[in-house]
Amino acid sequence: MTANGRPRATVHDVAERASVSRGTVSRYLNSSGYVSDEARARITAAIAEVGYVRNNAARNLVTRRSQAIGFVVHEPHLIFSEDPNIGSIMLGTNDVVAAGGCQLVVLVVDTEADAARVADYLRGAFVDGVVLVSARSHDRITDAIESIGLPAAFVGRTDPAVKVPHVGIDNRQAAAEITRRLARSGRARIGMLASALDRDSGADRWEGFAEALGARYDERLVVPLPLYSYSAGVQGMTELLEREPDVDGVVAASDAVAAGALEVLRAHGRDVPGDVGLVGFDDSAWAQRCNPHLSTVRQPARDMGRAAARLVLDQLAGRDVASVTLPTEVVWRGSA
Amino acid sequence: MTANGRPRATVHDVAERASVSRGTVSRYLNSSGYVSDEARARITAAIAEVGYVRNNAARNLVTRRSQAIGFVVHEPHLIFSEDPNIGSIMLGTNDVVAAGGCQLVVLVVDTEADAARVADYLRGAFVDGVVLVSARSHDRITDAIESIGLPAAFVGRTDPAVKVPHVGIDNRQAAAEITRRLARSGRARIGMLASALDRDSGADRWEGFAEALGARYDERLVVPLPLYSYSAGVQGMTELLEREPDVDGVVAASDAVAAGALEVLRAHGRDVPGDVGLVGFDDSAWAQRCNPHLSTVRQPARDMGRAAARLVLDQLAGRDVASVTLPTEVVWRGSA
DNA sequence: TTGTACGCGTTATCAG
DNA sequence: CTGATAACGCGTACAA
Repeated sequence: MTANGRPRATVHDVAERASVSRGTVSRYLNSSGYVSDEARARITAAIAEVGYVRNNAARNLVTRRSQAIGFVVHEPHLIFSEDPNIGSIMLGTNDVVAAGGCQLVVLVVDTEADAARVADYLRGAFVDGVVLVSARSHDRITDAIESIGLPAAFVGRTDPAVKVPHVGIDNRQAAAEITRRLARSGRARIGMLASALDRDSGADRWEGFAEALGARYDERLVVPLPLYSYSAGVQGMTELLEREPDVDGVVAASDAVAAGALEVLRAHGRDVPGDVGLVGFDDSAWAQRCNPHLSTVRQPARDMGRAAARLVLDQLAGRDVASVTLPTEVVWRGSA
Repeated sequence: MTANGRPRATVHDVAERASVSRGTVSRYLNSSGYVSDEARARITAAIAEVGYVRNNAARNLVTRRSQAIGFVVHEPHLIFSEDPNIGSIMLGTNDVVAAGGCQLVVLVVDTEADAARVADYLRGAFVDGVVLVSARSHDRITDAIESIGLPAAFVGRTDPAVKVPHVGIDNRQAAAEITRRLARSGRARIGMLASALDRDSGADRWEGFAEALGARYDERLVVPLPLYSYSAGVQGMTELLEREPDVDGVVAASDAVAAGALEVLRAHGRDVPGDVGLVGFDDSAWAQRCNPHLSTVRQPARDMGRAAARLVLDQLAGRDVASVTLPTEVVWRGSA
């Protein structure tokens, strides 16, 4: 703080220099009116002269507010490279947090030690609220939030056990819809590359798939995958082709998975959409880069981020809040 | 802070409950020795009973340290989706910041208003130091850092005008090397898709390309592009093919650009690497997803993040620091 | 080994 | 409209 040599100027210094009291300077700083034009002018000059900048630590101490909102993202190593939605969610959150005059600070938890440190940070009154992405049910961060009652919102989960509002989409309904349309286009042997069945997003997509197919659902045609990643898609499609060479329709749990599958299909000489129809999920950057472009379901990622931010800002303002489910849209392109 | 009803417990409460003085509790908290076993036990119990958690605002005020390091990223909308290196850099920074017992807080600046707010945040003593990614020369954030003398480090820039250390790679040398190897493989008409010539990374890559080709350099074969993106690659390759249909070698300024170019080449019936050799830059996730895999130059992104973090931690510790240049490695795959 | 008292830089309260 | 003065919660010399 005093890295450049001379110590930081304080309100005290400004007041002295401007020949007014600290109270007046403070009123000036917080534009709470009642400062004469003359005093105002002298203070303005004094601030410039002594190079005053406010010390937030002190301010937070008394106001009990930090004017900062946290954004915690788990498992960033796979998330930033595989899930382009995260970036959009983050930006959406930033939109409304910034509009509310707050600073968004994103906290990455990459290791167990990180989780502990972030939990401490949250507890330490560094942020007034927090939005969380891809959190687990009972990790230390969720626990910390609940124990201190920090205003929070999850995006993309819906564990009813924790009493924190969330914003999500109806994964089940969306998956059912895109599956139905794929089926209606005349496909007979439709399989699914089902990622992350241990997360509710993954489980719901799988359920929607099964629901849409009804009696025609064949468990042999769904291959469970650990991640929403490209390489999972490669692995899964290879497996599916072995199990059922006649497959003519594939629902991938994400666009990245679909992209991986597409590559395998191409390598095996299958034409898409000629021989097999393929659909993804997310409408991420992948979708328009595949050849042919992917039919997929669009997640309103930025809006989800915005909604989550609003959820915590509302709590901060003392308003009642409830979880929200945002609508999705299936976009039909060349792959099916 | 009092969102859950009862007010937060303080050191005072703990001391009272444990029948010791505030000073003793403080010593216990900061493990600065000199606390009897008996007192220690009582304090431990008291902390649990009243649910004490330290208030960092107060602590920072007196210690003049926040134990937090900032990580500011500009233009995140294009960065997180197009440049997978950013995520790795961030994780690398987090590695060493966390090891140093500090919390990494990442600040995204998406708009001009964001820049101003982040500058304020930095000035407000919320962080002890900061690493910056893809900053411009004279934006308000850089200015803020210099004016208050905040320990900082850039990753990936080298504007000699600002006296802040940076960690980078030798873009020029790396570009020259990969261009030379492409040339050596017998290509005669080698073009370049040159992104971001207004940033030093872009300019240096272009210079390296020109240097490697020497007399054979033909300005007509370099098409300048605004971004390191896939769509820039599509646009650039289309343009290049128009200018010179006989092109048989292409140096792309990034893997994303190369991926876009690859798609265009394929659409125009050119075989890669048969008809035209193609190389990228970054060794990002794109490289292994293209078909064929991209030859490219590997950036030690995570290490760059680590080095940058070390740079600011060292400054904090009062040590002298100097910019560092990390070595790159060209990896030879199927595309050339 | 423990307790006391002061200061960190602001904002808030309340007389003037 | 302005100026004292009291918090805010914690670390830390210094005294005991």
